[in-house]
Amino acid sequence: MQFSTSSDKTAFHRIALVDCNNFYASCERVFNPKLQHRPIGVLSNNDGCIIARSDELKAAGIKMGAPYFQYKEQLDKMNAVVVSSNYVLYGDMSARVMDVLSKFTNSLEIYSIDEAWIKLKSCTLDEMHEYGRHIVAKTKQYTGIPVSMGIGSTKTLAKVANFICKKRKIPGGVFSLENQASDDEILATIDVADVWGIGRKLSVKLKQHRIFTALDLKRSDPVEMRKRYSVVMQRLIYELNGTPCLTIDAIKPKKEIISSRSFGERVIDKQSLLESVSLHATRAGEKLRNQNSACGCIMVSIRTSHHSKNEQFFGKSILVRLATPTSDTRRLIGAACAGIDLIYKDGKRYAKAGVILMDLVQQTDVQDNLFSKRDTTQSLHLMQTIDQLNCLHGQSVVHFASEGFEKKWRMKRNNRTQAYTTSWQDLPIALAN
DNA sequence: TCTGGGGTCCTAGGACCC
DNA sequence: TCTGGGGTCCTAGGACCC
Repeated sequence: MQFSTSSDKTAFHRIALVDCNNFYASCERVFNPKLQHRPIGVLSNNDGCIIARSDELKAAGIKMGAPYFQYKEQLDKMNAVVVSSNYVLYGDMSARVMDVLSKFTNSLEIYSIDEAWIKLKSCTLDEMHEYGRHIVAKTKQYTGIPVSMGIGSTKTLAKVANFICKKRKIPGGVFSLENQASDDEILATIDVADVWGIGRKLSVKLKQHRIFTALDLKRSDPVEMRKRYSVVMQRLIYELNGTPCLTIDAIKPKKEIISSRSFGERVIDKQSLLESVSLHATRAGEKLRNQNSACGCIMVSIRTSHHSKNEQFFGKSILVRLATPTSDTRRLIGAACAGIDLIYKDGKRYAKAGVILMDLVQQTDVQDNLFSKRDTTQSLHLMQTIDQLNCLHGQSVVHFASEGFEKKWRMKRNNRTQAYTTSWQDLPIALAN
């Protein structure tokens, strides 16, 4: 149901942002209908923060990222269901949503786990809206996930339209910004802090300069604003005025790969840090090979808690360069542990450790140099075999001893729901009467 | 007592080169 | 006494996003 061809002179293009409504909470509801009309909160790793909220929690004023312990009582009173995050489930549901969307467009950019940009082409506005509503309805029908669509001539305007769509609960789940005069009326109602790209710091500064709404920002002088802020701000202003600066891109390989976690309990000993960064190096290595890259250096970091009142914050990171770019987990672990040796300080209560793989290049582009050889064919095959085994039989069927066995530092997830879509043991059971 | 993880882009400043 | 200008690369850190 594509409405026109590129040769059609009357066709016009728009960018649509499809965004899943309360995505994590919606995933939980798909497989547990009892949650349909109950408030839901989803917690971050270690059950620390509230990172997804159903409408009821949003209405109650519970902010994204709020510490759980501060709201526990209030949530209990609301009879809310609070679950640990279940990324295996959310990742799989996301893939299903993206798969449905890809059937409706040739141009899809997956922006995050719950959002995608698509290019729409049509003759009339009405047709475009009808097509949008069709996509929204089919996505809900095929996946169970409710989505909203915002349409505009730039990514930023599509974001604004999506914001309005959700805020006003537009029937059919589609809203677009098209007509100049009415666009401005809408932009005048939007706090500049709610514009995509304007965060906490920038919104404070903008308001000091008497820019309060999206419309104020749209009408500001882009050249002047570039001088005062940055090129990012200038682009944002052009985008609000309908001049596209950001394009829809197909999947690009990541430029950095991060793996890091807070510990379930504080860690003091070096051995535990070595084990945890070994595990992070392993996870990052899997992602690295998945995009056929190799990494030139690895940053290892450790830190104590920011929130502890009695102890001074301590954080340290170090960049470890590899002699040649590698995707071999053994070399990554070696480098990560060497980093820990250099930055570990005795007597600290560590709260978090992690690695970042940087200077990523295509594995096929790696060359030997005078002092070191690139990964051997043997190494590449070994890693491939490990990845295949873990993919077939579950993560960590084959793992490295340096990750440790006891893993006291492992994170807490006390209320995790089942992996309904990815584990035979967790398949939902339907009872017939 | 308890406060997430993964990612991108930009800027400023220093070192260095010609 | 007078002491250039343009460019690149790297690093650290800030700000933002979801």
